[in-house]
Formats: sequence, structure tokens, C-alpha cells
Amino acid sequence: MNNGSEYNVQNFLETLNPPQYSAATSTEGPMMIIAGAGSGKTKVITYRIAYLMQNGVDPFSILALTFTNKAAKEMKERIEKIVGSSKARNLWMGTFHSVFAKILRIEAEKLGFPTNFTIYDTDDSKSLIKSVIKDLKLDDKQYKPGLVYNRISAAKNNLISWRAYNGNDEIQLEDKASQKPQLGTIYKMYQQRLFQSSAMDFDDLLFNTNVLFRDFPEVLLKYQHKFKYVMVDEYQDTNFSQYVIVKKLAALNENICVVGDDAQSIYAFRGANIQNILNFRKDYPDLKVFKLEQNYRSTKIIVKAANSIISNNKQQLKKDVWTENDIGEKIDVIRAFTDNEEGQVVASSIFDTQMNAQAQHKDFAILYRTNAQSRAMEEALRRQNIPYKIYGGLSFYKRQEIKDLLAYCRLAINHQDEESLKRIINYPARGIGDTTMDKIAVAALTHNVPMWEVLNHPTQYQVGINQGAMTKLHDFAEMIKSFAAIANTHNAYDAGLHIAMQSGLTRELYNDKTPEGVNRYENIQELLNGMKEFTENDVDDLVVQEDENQNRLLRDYMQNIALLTDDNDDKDGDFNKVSLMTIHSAKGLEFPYVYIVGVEENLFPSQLSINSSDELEEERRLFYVAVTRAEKRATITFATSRYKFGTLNTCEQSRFISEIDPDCLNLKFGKSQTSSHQHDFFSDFDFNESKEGWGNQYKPREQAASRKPVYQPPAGKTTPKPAFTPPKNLTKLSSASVKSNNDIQGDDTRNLTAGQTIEHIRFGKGIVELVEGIYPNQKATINFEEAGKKQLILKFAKIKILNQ
DNA sequence: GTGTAATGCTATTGG
DNA sequence: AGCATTACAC
Repeated sequence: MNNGSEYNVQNFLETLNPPQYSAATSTEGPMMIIAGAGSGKTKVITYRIAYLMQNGVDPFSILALTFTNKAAKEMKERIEKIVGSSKARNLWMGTFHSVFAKILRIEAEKLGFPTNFTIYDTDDSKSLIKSVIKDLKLDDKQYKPGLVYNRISAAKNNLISWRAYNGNDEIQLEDKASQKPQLGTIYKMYQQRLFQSSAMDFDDLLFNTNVLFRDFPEVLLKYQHKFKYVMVDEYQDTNFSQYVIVKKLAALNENICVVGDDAQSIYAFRGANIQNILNFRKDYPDLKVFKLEQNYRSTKIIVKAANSIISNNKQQLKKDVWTENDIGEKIDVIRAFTDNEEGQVVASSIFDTQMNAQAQHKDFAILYRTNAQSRAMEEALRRQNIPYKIYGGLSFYKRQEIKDLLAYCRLAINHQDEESLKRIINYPARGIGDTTMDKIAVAALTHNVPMWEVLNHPTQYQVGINQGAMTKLHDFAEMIKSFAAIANTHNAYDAGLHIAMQSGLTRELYNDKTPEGVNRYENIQELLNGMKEFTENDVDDLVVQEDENQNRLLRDYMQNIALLTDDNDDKDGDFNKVSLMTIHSAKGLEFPYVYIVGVEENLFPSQLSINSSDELEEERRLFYVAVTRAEKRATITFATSRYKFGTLNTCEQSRFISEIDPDCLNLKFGKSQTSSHQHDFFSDFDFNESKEGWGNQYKPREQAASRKPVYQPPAGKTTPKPAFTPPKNLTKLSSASVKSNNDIQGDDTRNLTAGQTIEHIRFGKGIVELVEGIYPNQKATINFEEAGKKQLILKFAKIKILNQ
């Protein structure tokens, strides 16, 4: 098994410092790696895995759990570089949710679930909770679905079943005291409805794994034998449910290695239990502990500032993070008077830094506490023509139209999926309104059967509806069944395209000529594109890997995207952009220049946290995470007034600013300002287009959107040619259906060459700079007069050639 | 049943 | 301000 000639880890190991080296080469027994920010944690984990494999450990027997898909992907890529992709492919590496979803699909029947169970996302779950509250005739103001969801989620994360919940006096008293005595009933009914829908929510993926391991010891034993080496990244963020899973899996071999940093625990609100890391030693008395304390990322100033911040927390493991890097610049603290001005300050500073320090867009990140703060930043960056990318926020898979098409697909695969059924049974409108649906819901509830069952036998379940409604229901059910048949016999892309067409979804969106409608239409194309890629490309993938089908089926596709939340693949291929994100999603990342904005009382720390010392400490750790993202320079800004719910509120600077060692700070306001630099930041924004060129360059998005939202094709030559008319009766699937999609690329774009002037339905006029790829998969880089440079997939782009 | 206007509620953080 | 729900007209 040892095959040193194929790869050589030893060379890589030589680049590690002594503690890193001992951690990476210590393979047996329980161990914990406490890794300070920027201490090369990922490097150690990847080298350790490579080292294991070099020493003959079968990659199939290594389980590495991460918290984000991004982290898993990055780690896998780094391991591939050392040991080669064929071996790295066999590692079990992924998020808790994806790994145990995979195991649950294999073992589903033991728990009474079908293999193709649906995974409900938060929206589905809340919607189901809402209908449960309605069915129980409870007041949804008293029982707000979001809060109920959090309560149920917390229970599951602590492995409290609905039975235990209802049988626990303490919990019952708590709920009575908070005027919500029926929470346990909602929990019970919610679980029953999930089961009836053959669905699990996110928390169930972990909860049910625990049930599986508890009730089926032989199954647990199987995986204990399989996973001889278990690693957990970001261990400080595990909740109780995850903790128990890991503990059980590792119980046989005790080759458990957890990696984390208690100072960066920022997910307690989601059930993470910092005690898991603080008490790890109690679980394993012969635990080996490794501390990585040398920071390779940041300047001395930043490390010192970060240390001074975290020293205000009481709960922490002793750790001394230090660096040999340069001293670096002090942290600028800048005050703005409004949130918009704060954006201007940041954008101007980025612009100046780019000029003075030869920095690129991608060297900058703007970090904020809440997503709502991105708006002011975006606007300011757009004014300065600085390209940016927002991470998080509304992800691709959460968009309305995407969820609509996916709901059809989900329903085709799992007819019991009630949330999908409710979502699309009358979209596009087919005359099945609230009245009919209410009747079906009542019948389903009375007879305790899934809605799908009622739908198929309205008479049997005494749904009092007329013949017209009956026919409509019948037609709908038949359509879904036909989708199911297609999905079983065709590949994911063919099936997806067929469903998009035949459901009427494509036509509905195509007929909507508002900019929003056009965008939705394009998003559907994009999703189909993704299905096509999935169908054709040899992606290495956890679920499909196990599948013996030649065809990549829709079922496989759905299982693979169910847990995807981010669409990180930059579609325009331009990676050189300023990054905007919440601090939470910035964990694990690093940037030369970091702006931490909105550092104000009641925002950061959040208003909701300031009455609890635990929560305040978590906010402080979050601030620590923010500062330690910076390599060269960190900048802190705050505003003295900010819009909230449409009204202006005054705010004051955060207590966290005064907790930083003053030696690290450069206060650019009030008495302590250093006047020499002040001008740089404040000269440029006397507001209202004082800066040269703004008047021409700046087109606020709102302005464009608030115009009459109806797209009026300009008369004559500039009329963008309708790119594609959905075939009215696409009944047969074959190469013909695939071809019809390719026809989306009009004749115009087929002959597109560099130098031509074109007009795009959304971006306006532009000049073609480059056309790459082979028809029908061509990509063009186009420089638009107003929108700037964009890369477009011609297949889907709605453009018209104006002249050569 | 469908579409639009008025109303009211909300914003931590996220897989 | 923006979004979701509700009220009301067709």
C-alpha cells in the first residue's frame, strides 16, 4: 500500500514548523490541535491526511468533517495536489450534513424513510411549521414560525426528541411561562408531517444519524470499522448532536483528531457548544494537545490588536499567538456621519490604496455584521466603478424561480413532498386556488394521509369539490407522474428541461418581459445549464460515486444540490473583485486589506447580545475573527447615524474599539486624529457627484428598476430578437429537446466576433472584445458602455448585433 | 379564482 | 425601505 514513489509527502512536511510537524505526523490516538488564527491550520490538516495515506492508510477509511462546502472543497484540492486526485477522491470529506445525508440514504429504510427522501431547507421547514400552526388553529402571532423553528432546532441539536420534549417538565414549564404551551404539540406534528412527506430538515440529518447509531449497533459498528481515522475541522463550532456522532464513530479506534480555535467560536446561536472543545480533555484523558501559535498571516500590529481584543473574554484556552511578520500599519478607525458616507469613505480608501500600493481589487474585503449593511457599500463601490462580489445573501438556490423548478423536480422524485406540492400546484396558475387547497389540506389531515394521496382520490377522501376542480387536480397529478416517468428513464438534464417546458414554468417566465422576469428566465437557463454540466461532466461527487447507473439521473442531481447553499463559481470568470460578506462567512478567509464596517453599539455588538455575557463574548470573538482576516492592514469604520426600518437612527461607536490596545490604533476623528492623513479620506466626498466622471458613470440600480418595469423592445433594428420560444408541445424527449435549447442561441450570436458592437437586453450597448469556445458553448467578453466588462454565455445571452 | 392595492411587519449571524 | 400578507375589486 505504501507507495512512496507516487507522491512524496516528506518534502511537504519539511515546510512545517516544529509544532505543525508534530501535529501532522502524529496519527494514533485522540488529539486536539488548537490552531490560532492564521497559524496554518488547513496546511496541517491536509498534510496530516497526506501523511496518513503515505503510511499506508486506505483513503476510504479516513473521514474528515468540515463545516462548509467551501472548506471541504479547498481541502480536497490541496490534498489532491499532494497525493493525486485518484486517491484523494476516495476520502470521505465533506460537511457534517453532506456526509451523514449520504449515510442516511444508504440506511434510510432502517428508519422507515425511502432512500430518495427529500431534504427540506429552512424555508420549507418554516412553511411547514406555519401550516402546522394553522392546522392546530393557533395564533401565528403568538407562535411565530421563525421562533418556533429555532426552538425545535435547538431541541434537535440537543438530541431532545418530540417525545422527550413533551415529557420534560422543565421544558413544559418554560414554554408555559413564555406563553407558548403548545410548542411541544407543534414539534410533534411537525415531525409527523416531515415523516409523512418523506422529508428531513437540516437538523434531522444529524438527529436521525444519532437515532441510527443508537438503535442499530451493527450499523454503528460498520462505520466504526470503516472510519479508522476521524478528523473534525472547526471543532469549536460543533453542537451536541454532532459531538455525539463524532464521539460514537471514534469510540472503537479512538483515532480522533479535532482541530479548532476556541477564540473563533461564533456559532453558539446555532447550537454550537464551546464546551465541546473546552472539555475535550475530559473525554479523552490521554489526549495529546498541539498548539499552533505562530501566525503567518498578519502584521504584528494586527496580531497584537487581536490579542488585546480577545483578552477581554473570560472563557478561553490559554494561547499566545505571535508573528515574525513586519510591524505593519496601524489600524485606522474612521468615523462617518451616515451609513452612505461610510460607504463612500471605504470606497475612496480602497481606490486610493489601489493607486498607492498597486493593490488589486481582490486584495480587499469589506466585512459587516449584518447582510443589510451591504447596500450602502455596494452603492459606493458602484459609484467608483470598483467591481465587487457579494458572498452570502440570497444564494442562487434560494431564488424564487429556481425553487419553483426544483419543486417540480422534487415532487417528481418524491410525490409525498408536501411543501413542493403546495408551492407549484397552482404556479403557473391552473385554477387550483386556495379554496380547493384548503379542502385538500383538511381531508389529508382528517384521514392522516399525504396530500398527494388525497389529490389522486378526491372522491374517496370526500373532498367536496366540483367536477371542474376534480379534472384540474387529475391533470396535475398525471403531469407529475409523467415527469416521474421521464426522470426515471432520462438523464438529469433531459428530464429537467422537459419539466421546465411542460410544467409551463418556462413559458410563464418567458412571457414576463419585465427586467426581473428576464432575469428569472435567465436563471432557469442557468439552472438547466448546471444540470447539463452535472449530466455530462465527470465531476467527482459523493453521491453519484456510489451509483451504478450509467445515466446521471435527476434524482442524483437533486441529492447533490440539496445541501448546496452557495454559488461560488463566478459565472463571469472575473475573480478580481472586492469581496463583500458578513464576518461569519469570512471565517477561514484572508485578505491583504480588510475593512470592518458598522462597528457601532447595538449593531456590533448586536443589540440582542448586550444583555448576556455569553453572547457578548461571542460577539467579541466575532470581532476577533474580523480583525484576524487582515494580512497587511485592517480598517475600522462606524457611522453616527444609520437608517433602520426606513428611519434614521443615531448611533455611537462600539465598545470593542476601546478594547483594542490604543498603540495599534490610528483614530481619524475627534481629538486624536492625525491630521496628515485625514484629508485623503474626506476630501473626496463632498457628495453629489463632485468626483470627476461620476455623473456619467453612475447609474443607480434603483433608478433603473424604478422606471416602468415593463420591457419595451425599441422599434426597428435595435429590437433584441426573441432568443427562444418555448415549444408549445414538447412531448417527446430526445436529442430534439436538447437541440431546442441550443437554439436559444440566436443566429445573431452564432456569428459573433470581436470588434462588433452589440446590444444586450439588460446591459445595453457594448463592444465584443473576445469570443471563446465552440458553438454552442461559446463565451464572449463584452465591454458594455454602462455595465462595464462582462462575460456572457452566448447560448443564453439575449443580444443583437448592431454593426460590425 | 385571479390580480392589484393597501397594510403591516421586520433586520442578527447560517448550513 | 422592502417584503409578505391581507383586503378588495374584477
